[in-house]
Amino acid sequence: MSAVHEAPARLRGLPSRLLTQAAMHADRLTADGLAREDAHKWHYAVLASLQEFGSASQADLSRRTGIYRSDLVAVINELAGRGLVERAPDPEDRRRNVITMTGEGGAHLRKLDGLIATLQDELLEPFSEMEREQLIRLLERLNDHHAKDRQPQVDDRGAST
Amino acid sequence: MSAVHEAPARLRGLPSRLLTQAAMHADRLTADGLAREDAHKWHYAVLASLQEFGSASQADLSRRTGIYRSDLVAVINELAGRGLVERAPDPEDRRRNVITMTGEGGAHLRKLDGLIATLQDELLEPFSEMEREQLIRLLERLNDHHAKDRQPQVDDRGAST
DNA sequence: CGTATATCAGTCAGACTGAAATAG
DNA sequence: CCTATTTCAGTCGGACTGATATAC
Repeated sequence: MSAVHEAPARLRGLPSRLLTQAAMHADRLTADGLAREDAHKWHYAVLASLQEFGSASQADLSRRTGIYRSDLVAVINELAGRGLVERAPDPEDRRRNVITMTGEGGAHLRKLDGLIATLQDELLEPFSEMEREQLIRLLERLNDHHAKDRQPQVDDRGAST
Repeated sequence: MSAVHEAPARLRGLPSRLLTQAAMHADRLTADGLAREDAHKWHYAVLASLQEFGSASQADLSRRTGIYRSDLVAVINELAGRGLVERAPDPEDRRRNVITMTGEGGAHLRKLDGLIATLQDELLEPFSEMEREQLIRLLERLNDHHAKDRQPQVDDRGAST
């Protein structure tokens, strides 16, 4: 007959748990929102990266966006299939592909920019401007701190001796 | 020849992205830490819930811990296999199992309590006590706000007419 | 040689679904 | 008849690995 089930006190305030839950809400919110426009956060990350730094190899895009090099292949396939980017062999280093954003890609990115802004706003709805900045600062510091342990994305056994 | 690859500005401060990354760090840190003691966060959630509210059905445990009813089956199997809980049919409602924590379970929980505290401390290492509380408050509010949209875990098509 | 790139195939943990069996 | 509980089998997206072919 008990009414509402509440989480145990020891769990309720656990930072790691709060973070996981918050991330799930954020992911769902943005994934659903982007899906309504037939988009995906990976698309946004790649397009934004291309606009900011210009054409780049897939390896560079992977490092900048955090998308795994293997997964990036499929993302570029989709974007190229929609004519939002072009994939061409790099004449200067024939291992590489040069990924370039098209005009359509730019237009799409502008649409996504607006959508993303709306979704972030929905995510942070309960907060004041100051609180939003507080949260962002705290999370940035947290991530920077823990990124140290995780950097070697590329084989990197020390330059010893 | 470019030096360090930095994320695009539009991505760097995105709250949803910061949350996802922070959650990944937190998850890895706690999962690895618990694994070193052959434990798992689900074990902790169940044991803490049992200690706080006493014996309960699996459905209750699922609601309190947030572990899916289906996944909970395996978790209870493991805990019971190690003698940390006991699973017995409920004489008052024969659909239910009553899950009860054993003495060993209590001892294990105390060990996990210490471990979890250490891990949370490691997670929040860069923060002052005040900042930790700030972060926790903000995340709690965020989760409470977005939990509203997600409550109906049990079939709940309105009592219309 | 050793290392970087692009790609493919595949693993793994975790959230979540669907349906069956049983009981209220 | 409808709903709740436990369980099983399975899906799905996302992070991540291993290996290969190719080129620097």
